[in-house]
Amino acid sequence: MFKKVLIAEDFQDTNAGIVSALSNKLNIHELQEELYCDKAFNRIKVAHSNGVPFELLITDLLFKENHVDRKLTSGVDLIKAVKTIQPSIKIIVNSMEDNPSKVKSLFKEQNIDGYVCKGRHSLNELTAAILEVYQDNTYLSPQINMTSNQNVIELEEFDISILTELANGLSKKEIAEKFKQNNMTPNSESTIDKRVSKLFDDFGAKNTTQLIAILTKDGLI
Amino acid sequence: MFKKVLIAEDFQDTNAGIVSALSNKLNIHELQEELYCDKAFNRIKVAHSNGVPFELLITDLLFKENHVDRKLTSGVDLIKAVKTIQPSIKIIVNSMEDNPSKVKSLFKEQNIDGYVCKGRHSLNELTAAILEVYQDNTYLSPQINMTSNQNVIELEEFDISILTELANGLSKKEIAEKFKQNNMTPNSESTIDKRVSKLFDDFGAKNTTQLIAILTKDGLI
DNA sequence: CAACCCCTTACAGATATCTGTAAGGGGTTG
DNA sequence: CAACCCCTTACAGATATCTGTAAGGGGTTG
Repeated sequence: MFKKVLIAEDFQDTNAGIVSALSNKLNIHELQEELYCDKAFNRIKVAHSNGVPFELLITDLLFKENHVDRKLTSGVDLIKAVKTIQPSIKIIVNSMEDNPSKVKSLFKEQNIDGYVCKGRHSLNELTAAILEVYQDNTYLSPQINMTSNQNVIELEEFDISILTELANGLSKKEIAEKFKQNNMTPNSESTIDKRVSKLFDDFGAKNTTQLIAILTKDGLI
Repeated sequence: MFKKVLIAEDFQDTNAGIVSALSNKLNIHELQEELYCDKAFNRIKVAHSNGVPFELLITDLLFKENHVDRKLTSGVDLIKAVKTIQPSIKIIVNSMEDNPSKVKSLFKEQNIDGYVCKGRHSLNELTAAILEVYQDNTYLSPQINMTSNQNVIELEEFDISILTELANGLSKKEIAEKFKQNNMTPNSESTIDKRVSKLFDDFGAKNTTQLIAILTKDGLI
């Protein structure tokens, strides 16, 4: 079993729940916890340079802001930073995110080893995930697969750019101008019109306002 | 100290964290937990009719959907149901919600005794809250007061109706017609125009799309 | 290379949005 | 009760949104 594991999770109650469950169920020699990404990163860096590296990082994705200044503000930031100094470390993400395309991108882009979706079986899943990852396998929360039919529509980067600007209150004409200034292509107002109209069909929206409401609620923008 | 306490919280890890912390810190004789609102309600009902009622309910606000059919789908539903059979029970809400006006309405409308905001000090706060509530005082998470300057703008019910319909893709003309059909007043397109323009000022939005994006992100609609 | 599809772009026309002006009604204040 | 404020409503005019048509360019297929 892993001998040295770090948990990064900003909710004290969740953090405590994970620690107590893992202490009881698995024989992990050293189980440490942090409430901040920056502190978690430092701990991994120090352990690594002292020749006693962590073998597994269990991290949340969202970390609440507070008065403390932060360099690393999210789980993804933390993962990227950790991978630069210790690429071989195993990583399990434990979060409430249940959007399949977002979770899939964690595996694809951040190269994580396991994903556990917070819910009524988190702790059982987390134990299973640790056992799988220890065997060099990956683990994906079954909750993610179940809902995977819902969000088949993948947004292209270009669509996201348009949607983000619309949510920021720019008109389509202004978006076209901005794209031209930044040498992004395509950039005609007509094309932007067409793209947005296509998204109306994809998401069943009647107009821009409803489209942005739907996508914001789904967390896609 | 309270002798009989029930925890309603759907995240297994958070649930476990609360139970282990309270077992260690407070001398509560009977500490039970439930992952579903309906089950929590049944447990309270049975205990009450058996003459061994719970004295304190600690509940989350949001409970995840899954394949199980649910009558009570939120913490507020649960609180309302519990109060009908046992109005004297003490209630502490433990949730991630940090919008001051939403939290204040829990005290005002649901008559709760304490509010703890999930975060880096949840467990310490929860312990403090239980001690306060046991003394017949109320408890409010300090995190809520700190952010209270941000959301001073209170949305009227009329504004919310308009915004909800806009997010559903209705045009202002359609909203005016719907209001007239439902005998809601005021209901002219012009008034709706004016109200929405006022909200642009209040929230710093340039158009309807941005306004809906802002309010959806804030969880106000 | 002709036929085809898909994307981009321009343009036109019908609606919708947004802002400003003005009139009137109800309530409050001096 | 006159002066005032605030809200509602109507209306007008400038823009913005949305849909549809059409032309052209690049890539693929037979």
